[in-house]
Amino acid sequence: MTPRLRFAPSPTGDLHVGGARTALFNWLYARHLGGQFLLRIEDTDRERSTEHAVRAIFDGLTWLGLDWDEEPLFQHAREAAHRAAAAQLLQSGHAYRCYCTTSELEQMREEQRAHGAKPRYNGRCRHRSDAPDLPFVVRFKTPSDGSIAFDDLIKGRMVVANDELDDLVLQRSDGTPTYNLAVVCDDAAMRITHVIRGDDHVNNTFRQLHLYRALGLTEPAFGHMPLILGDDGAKLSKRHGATSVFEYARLGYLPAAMRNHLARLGWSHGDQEHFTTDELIAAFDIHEVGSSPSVFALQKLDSLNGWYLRNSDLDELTDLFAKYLDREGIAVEVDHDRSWLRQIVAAQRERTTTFKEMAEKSGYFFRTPLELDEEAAHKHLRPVVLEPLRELRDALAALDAPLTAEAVKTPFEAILARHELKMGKLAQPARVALTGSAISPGIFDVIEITGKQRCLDRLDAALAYVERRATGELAS
RNA sequence: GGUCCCAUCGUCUAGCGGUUAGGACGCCGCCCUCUCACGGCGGAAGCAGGGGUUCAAUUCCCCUUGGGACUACCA
Repeated sequence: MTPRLRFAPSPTGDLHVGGARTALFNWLYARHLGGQFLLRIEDTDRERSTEHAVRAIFDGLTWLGLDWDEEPLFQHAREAAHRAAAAQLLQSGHAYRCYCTTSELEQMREEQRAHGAKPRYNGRCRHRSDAPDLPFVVRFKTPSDGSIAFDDLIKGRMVVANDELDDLVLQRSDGTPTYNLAVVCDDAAMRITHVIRGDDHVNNTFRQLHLYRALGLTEPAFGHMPLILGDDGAKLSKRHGATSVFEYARLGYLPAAMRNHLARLGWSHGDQEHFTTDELIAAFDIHEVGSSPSVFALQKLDSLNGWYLRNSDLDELTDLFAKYLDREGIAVEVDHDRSWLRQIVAAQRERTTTFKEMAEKSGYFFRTPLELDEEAAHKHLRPVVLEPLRELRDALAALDAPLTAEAVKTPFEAILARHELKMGKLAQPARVALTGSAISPGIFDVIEITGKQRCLDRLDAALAYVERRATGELAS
């Protein structure tokens, strides 16, 4: 039997990091086993499901690099099968019609709470023999004694007494199936062999196990992974900041970093911190997933992202960065080609942690008017550098060959030697002149990326600035 | 409240009866250095508490405490 795993989100919003990790673990394990990874959209609640959210889930998975096999199954399309299952259970005596109204149920729970009892359905309609012409729901007749157990792939043996489980609704009064019925029918129909989902489903698993048995279906193996918590220890939610994978995409994180980070939440492989996707697939084993919840720490993601920035293939990175700029509408107001952008990525990737930061710190490459940092200018563009800076300008102007970092090095150092200057004494003024800032990539790289004409223009402007200071036109 | 799950540095984690309790992020210091980074080296930082079991418990068991999940005609 080939392993078949699935990710079954309900389309009520973007793909959030918790769902992303569930998808990732299913995907990893499916690939690890050489099986299939399937998608099912749990849209039986037509009210809350939106087409936009379906799109968002597909896009989110695609961004993360998780591919799925076969066409995604939309659960609402299987309503007939779900009804048939409910009918079968009614027929076999495993379920019954319940005519209690919502307000009656509300009142029932209210009273139970008042008595300090567990609020649950009391089985009032369980034994009624009449069949009034009233709206009804189909309820499952949960065994009243004994217990139900299963061996969780992650948590081990799980047991609960049957009387903790009340008679759940299988089919609503409008004839639509509820979650638990639909899940069981569809997992069986999809021949799912391993159900790996969040911890929040353990209670459902007990109920679903009863349904599998009542329906005479083969049970899959179950694994419940611990939830992801926010940095305050509570279940990750909006108030913890970005929760949608798209937000991370927009913040300039790499899918590879996100995958690595998510994978390491609850799972580890010795002391290994960085994984290629193939390594992840080879090493991942659902049995090794830890059972305690973990906190989604942004700092760790940052460091991982920086690592992937520094260690990924430069061309791939350049493509991704170009896409990022495009997606975020960040304009590059200079004629350029892919190799120019590649130089920027090469120069910036050691000093940035995300594409967002990379873009922000590359403004002096992207745009022509320079924003001069006052403090940096005041500190580094002083009259003493007038001569060396002018010589640099002239040396660059005199160079016939393109201003590559390599080509610029020699004349630059000649000026240093002539004036008996340390590297920093000329590099910093030049840096401020060319970038407007005291912080940038190496000065030779900056010169190369900036290009001859812009270098000369900017040096001229800086020279003029220094001259004005020298003549006292500017307060120094 | 009830049921279930969980508990090693601040965080992610290794550990699977005997370890100077390891790694990573973050933090601190030093080195490298044209700035910022990267990189290298070093440091501070942890077994929640209490009982057992055992020659020996971070490790096995129980209790306490603390977290979390579930408790719908949502999924």
